[in-house]
Amino acid sequence: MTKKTTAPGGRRIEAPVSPWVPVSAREQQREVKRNAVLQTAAQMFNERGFHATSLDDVAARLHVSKPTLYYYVKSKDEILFECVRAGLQMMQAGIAETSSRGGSAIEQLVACMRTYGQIVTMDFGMCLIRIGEDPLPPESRKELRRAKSAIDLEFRRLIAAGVAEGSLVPCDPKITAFAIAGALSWIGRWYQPGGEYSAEEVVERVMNTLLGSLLTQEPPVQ
Amino acid sequence: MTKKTTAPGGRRIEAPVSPWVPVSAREQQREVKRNAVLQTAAQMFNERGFHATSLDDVAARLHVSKPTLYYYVKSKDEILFECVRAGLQMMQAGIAETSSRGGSAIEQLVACMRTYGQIVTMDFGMCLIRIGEDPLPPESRKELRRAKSAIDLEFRRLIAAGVAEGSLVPCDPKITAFAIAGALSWIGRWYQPGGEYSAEEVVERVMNTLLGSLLTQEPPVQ
DNA sequence: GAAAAATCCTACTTGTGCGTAAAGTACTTA
DNA sequence: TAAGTACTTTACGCACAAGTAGGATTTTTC
Repeated sequence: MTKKTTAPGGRRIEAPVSPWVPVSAREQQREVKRNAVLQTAAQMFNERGFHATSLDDVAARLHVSKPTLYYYVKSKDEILFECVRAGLQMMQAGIAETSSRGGSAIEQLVACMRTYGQIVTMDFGMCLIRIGEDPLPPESRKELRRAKSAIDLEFRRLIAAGVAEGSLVPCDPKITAFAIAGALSWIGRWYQPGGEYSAEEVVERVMNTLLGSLLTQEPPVQ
Repeated sequence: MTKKTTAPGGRRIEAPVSPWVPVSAREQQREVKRNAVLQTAAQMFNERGFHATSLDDVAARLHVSKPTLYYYVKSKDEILFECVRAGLQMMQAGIAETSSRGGSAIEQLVACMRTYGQIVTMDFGMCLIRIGEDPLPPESRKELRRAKSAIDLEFRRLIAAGVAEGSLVPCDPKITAFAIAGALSWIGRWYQPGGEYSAEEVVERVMNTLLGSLLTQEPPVQ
């Protein structure tokens, strides 16, 4: 209980780096291993579904035993929760960065769409789309839905701003955000690495298809 | 084994009505009950997920016991298979009817999009989108994927024809069909009866959003 | 080097849900 | 009315997967 000060809640978003009190290599290792558990589980959830994936399966792919997993996570539900949360956090981080860079509404919207599209082709983002929060207890569900809602609202805000600045044709931001999210999310349902297009290409093409009909001017080239 | 002639395969798409050889009321009742099992199961799958829905739950909602369900279906997998198949059949029937009515490519595409959108808001169609064929054995999966693929190809064909006839802006039919299916499918993930819009309204609005950017001319009014 | 903490294992309990056996009731037909 | 068929039930077997107990082994700390 002596080193708890550096990781009070059991997990750490930003590691406090200090040359005087260096984070022990052990804690780093622990975080690395915990992430490996989450990532591997996310991959298998996406391949076979949440309920069809047993923790024994996950453990086997990691070459450990099931109780080892329980040393790093509390329950199977927690694994899913953290995976979905990670996907949402990546999206929010991307959106926040876009927002901090400034620019016109349409520029920001395009950047957010790109972020959204890319993330749904990644392990945690795919979890978000394919598995969802259905199997989780009500409380966790609420939290994840709040995060989803925040992202949705940001899209609506950018769309409304785009209409206001004249770069988008007049439209209902709610429905338009809906259509954009649907088309981009769908990528995560079908995209398989190693297909005809790379993930980036698919995302760019779907984006251009959507924007082609929304923009008042020319769509951005590729 | 005497009345088998009217329902050889065990299930009947169109009942052959004949005043001379009337279908026994019992067989009709059986079909009605079987459909009730499928529909109720589909609803519960959509509400709580496939694996989270036990057949005891389904039986309880129908005010019968689980073995009664097994008198009408062979297994839980069969229930899901039939639900998804029903959704796909409704789509194919709609598309076939559109095709038989003829008209320009864009007219047919719009009609198909409407059919697609409406069906994903219904029990079996929602099953198709929300549950998918993931939990099913490989053979069933193949069959359902074939049906899905046929629908996808029909969309691509209509889009290509629309480009050829000049009613659609030049585009990659594959990606465009992908984006359309995504945006429309997404409706089935979020739509809840009793919301701000009716299912029909949501479908029309999403369709107009998509078409707004694809059409070379004005989008059709509502 | 010894105590304490961290890490991982084998072996187990427990609960849940699919699917079935066997029997009972009601309806149909001869 | 008797035999057969359709339908439904109670009670159970069985498998699988979540999660745990307790101990073995290694690593850190004093």
